[in-house]
Amino acid sequence: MAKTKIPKSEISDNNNTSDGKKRSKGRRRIEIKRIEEKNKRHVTFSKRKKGIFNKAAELSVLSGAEIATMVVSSNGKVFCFGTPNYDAVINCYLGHHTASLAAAGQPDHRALLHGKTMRSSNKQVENYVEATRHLEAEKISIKGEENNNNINLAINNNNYYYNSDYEGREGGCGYAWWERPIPIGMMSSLEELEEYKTALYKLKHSVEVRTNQMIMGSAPSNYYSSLLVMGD
Amino acid sequence: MAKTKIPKSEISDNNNTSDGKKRSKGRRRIEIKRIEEKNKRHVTFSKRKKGIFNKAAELSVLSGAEIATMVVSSNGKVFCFGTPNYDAVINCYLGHHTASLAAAGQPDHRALLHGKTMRSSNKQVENYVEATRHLEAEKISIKGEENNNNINLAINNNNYYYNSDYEGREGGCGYAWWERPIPIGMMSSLEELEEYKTALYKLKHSVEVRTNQMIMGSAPSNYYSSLLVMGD
DNA sequence: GACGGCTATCTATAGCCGTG
DNA sequence: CACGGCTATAGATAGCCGTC
Repeated sequence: MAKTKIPKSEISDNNNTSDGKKRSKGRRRIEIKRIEEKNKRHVTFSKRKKGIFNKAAELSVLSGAEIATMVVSSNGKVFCFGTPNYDAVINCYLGHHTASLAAAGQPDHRALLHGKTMRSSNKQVENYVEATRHLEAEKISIKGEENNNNINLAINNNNYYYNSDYEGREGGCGYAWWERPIPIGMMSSLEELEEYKTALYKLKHSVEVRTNQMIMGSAPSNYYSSLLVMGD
Repeated sequence: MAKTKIPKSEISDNNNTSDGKKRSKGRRRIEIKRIEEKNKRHVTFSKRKKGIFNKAAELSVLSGAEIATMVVSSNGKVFCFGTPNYDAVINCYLGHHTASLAAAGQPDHRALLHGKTMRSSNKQVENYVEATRHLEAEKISIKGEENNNNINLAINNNNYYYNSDYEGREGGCGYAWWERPIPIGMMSSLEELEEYKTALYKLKHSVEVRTNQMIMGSAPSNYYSSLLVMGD
């Protein structure tokens, strides 16, 4: 249905109703192409990023799947969200400035990777919810371990570039987020970076282990002989 | 508004209209909690996964952001989707069985990691679209390099476990997807696994480089003094 | 500029069926 | 059991405002 439906906004592009009252409220359809207006683009980015993270959390809860999502804004800021059943899947490092990091950064033992504590400000660790997700979930800063049952954690991080006016590089130089030229953080985020490194190393290691297992192991063969493809 | 709206499905849980006609059509609200019924859970998983990947693609196009999403079903199957501007961000390996892999696997030079060719069947590489995303985008198998302009690529992969009836392990033993005990693939997927390893290594390396840069580099300080938090 | 909030719409999808 | 398709509805969000 959505495929052929012609939205009102295309039937009548007139913002005014016949009674002359100025009406431009309500969602309007947009083309899925780069939003040129900077501010609007950022707003959309934030809103949709939030939406995706929400969906990810829901999918995780509903189907028991694990999901990791990583978004890099055109500014180079990195946002991550992961939901293994209890821990964060992916570790991201953040670039907060020294003061606030030192001030707010109580080590958080829930948002971590493999039991390794990740330092993060309380504001950066939020619970992401299921049943009541649309409620004030966002407002609930996780303070204690107790109220953290079957929920999804998220770590959100920023990277900084030398040039804060990085808008110019937008549109991409073809680099993937992890090979970006110079995402530079403060000294204070060095620890996180180190943890990230460690995390990646462990990831790599686990893959190596798997590889070995695979070599040694038997072949399961044809469970699901047909692959589920992207556009399924 | 969505916060307080009471859906019809909760106002009247009656599937029948007053005229006795059996009606149970239309979307009904569901609680965001694990779906116990196996089949329903799988369907939801597929549908929502598709939805998230779509959203990811849109976000990428709209805001010029890069995004990588990785989903691991409760069966242990891995699905990845990434949208740097032209290449896939994340490399996933797949467990196809030998025959089909050998048969269908024309090396695809678009879906790759760092220019390294990743072998994959055509059916595994699909373009993911923007403007016409709701159209037959899914049906368009990318055949040639030409018609692949500003679109997002996706690689979708499966892992196999020793026991195809892996349902029993669902619910999680607390492992993150990448430290799962024994995701075992066929011999034929060994290459992909190796590529994955390589990718991870490069990722790690790039982080190390960054770290060094950071140590040497200047501090950008307070571009965005306030972090964008998860629940923004 | 970055958000928070509001509202009217636009979209994603839950529940069902029909197929293979 | 895995999907493709359909329909009606639940949910996400574009455009705008008011604040900071």
